Amino acid sequence: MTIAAPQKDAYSLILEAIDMGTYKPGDRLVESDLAERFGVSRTPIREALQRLETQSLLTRDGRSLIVASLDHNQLAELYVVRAELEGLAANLAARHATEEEVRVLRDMVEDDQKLKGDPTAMARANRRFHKQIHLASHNRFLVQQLDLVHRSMALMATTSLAADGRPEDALAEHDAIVSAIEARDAEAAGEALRAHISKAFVTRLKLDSGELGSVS
Amino acid sequence: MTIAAPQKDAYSLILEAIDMGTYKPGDRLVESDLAERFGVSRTPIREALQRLETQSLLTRDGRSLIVASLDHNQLAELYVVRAELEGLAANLAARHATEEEVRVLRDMVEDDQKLKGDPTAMARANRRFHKQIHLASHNRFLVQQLDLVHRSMALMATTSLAADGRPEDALAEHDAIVSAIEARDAEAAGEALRAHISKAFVTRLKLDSGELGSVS
DNA sequence: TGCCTTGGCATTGTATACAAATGTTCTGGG
DNA sequence: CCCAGAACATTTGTATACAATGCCAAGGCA
Repeated sequence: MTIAAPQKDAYSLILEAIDMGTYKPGDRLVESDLAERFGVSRTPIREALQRLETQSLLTRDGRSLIVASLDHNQLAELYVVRAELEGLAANLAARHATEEEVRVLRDMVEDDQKLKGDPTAMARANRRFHKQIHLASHNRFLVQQLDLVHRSMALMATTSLAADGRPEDALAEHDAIVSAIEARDAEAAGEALRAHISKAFVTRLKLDSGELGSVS
Repeated sequence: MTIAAPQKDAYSLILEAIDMGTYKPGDRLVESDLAERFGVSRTPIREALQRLETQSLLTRDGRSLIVASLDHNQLAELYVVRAELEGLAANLAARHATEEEVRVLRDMVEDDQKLKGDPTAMARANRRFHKQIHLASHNRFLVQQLDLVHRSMALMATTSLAADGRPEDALAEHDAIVSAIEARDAEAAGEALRAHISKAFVTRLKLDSGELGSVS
């Protein structure tokens, strides 16, 4: 028996399109265009757009919706909040994760060593790793808040894993985080994750400043 | 020239109804009922409901939407996240608030002394106080996240300010928080706000356990 | 030549009609 | 008397038609 294709809803489809870069920050989203593109009527499209707007992935420009963009300040603000929440997640994970969950984290760190060459796979694995820590916190609100944070990160063009040598560093940091969780050292785990995010932020800033289109 | 009544949208109307307790946790929200009640068609109602659902104020029960309810665990989870985020806000406020913003906070603490007798006014003043701290952090993402947290708190029937002696304690704690911000002591401010939330949580737990409908 | 006005057009906001799905009640058989 | 099944009613999901609003361009007037 064949399982029907998951038949994603409009929300997921649009979100995916933003994730893939089909729609870039600043692009205008026209309801009728999207409706035609996805083969549904405007009604479900509108509902999806409103959801994305409440999550700040879209923003209003006059009457129409455009993909939100992050200026330098907003980027900094986002990373501050992310560091705090991810740190909290690691702290809670150290205290509340089951042995099995910790084991999964450890396995991930081992397995991801093999992906160092493939940036796309690395990025996906990285997301799964962080998600697993979120879940291990056993705090549903925190998971939800972190989901929001990560969704906003879709507005950034590139992953910080694109930087030279960053995959190696990131994996070493992941290892340190998992070690702290294994030791059930909540403080150390939180601190390790905060440091991890901080380094990712530094990397991103370097990437952004080094990009083409220099300052006059 | 008369200004037309603000003409709130469906989203605000439903949110307000939940806030006022018109719809209580567990209540089912039927689109056509709401449409008739607010004198609009189902379309804007649906959009409002979807927004509320993405904010977890509504949840699905089968196919229909009901007002979300917080069990004991979720309450605890919410307070953990709230303490962390509010603490971060106070920390940032101590560092980034303008002199004028600090002054507003100080004035609020002074003025709110007069409201101790009126629980409703106290609750409103309390919200404004916390909101002012959020804004003083000058971090838009943080403000947004805290908005979400506070919206979820609408699902709790009573405010912790309803407890005997709580208004006095709360005001003293507010004073301590503002003092730390005035001194630009970020660590102390964050800690003071975390302690404030922690005490509010303790109060709430006592309130909840003391309610009618005892344990057989 | 430049600015303001006006008209048309594109796009969003709202309502309504229709289809699909789920829960409910009534009836008949065991 | 209880259970099963089917018809029915209620409610959500989707499409489409219509209204209203804001934007842009073209033309006229200063």
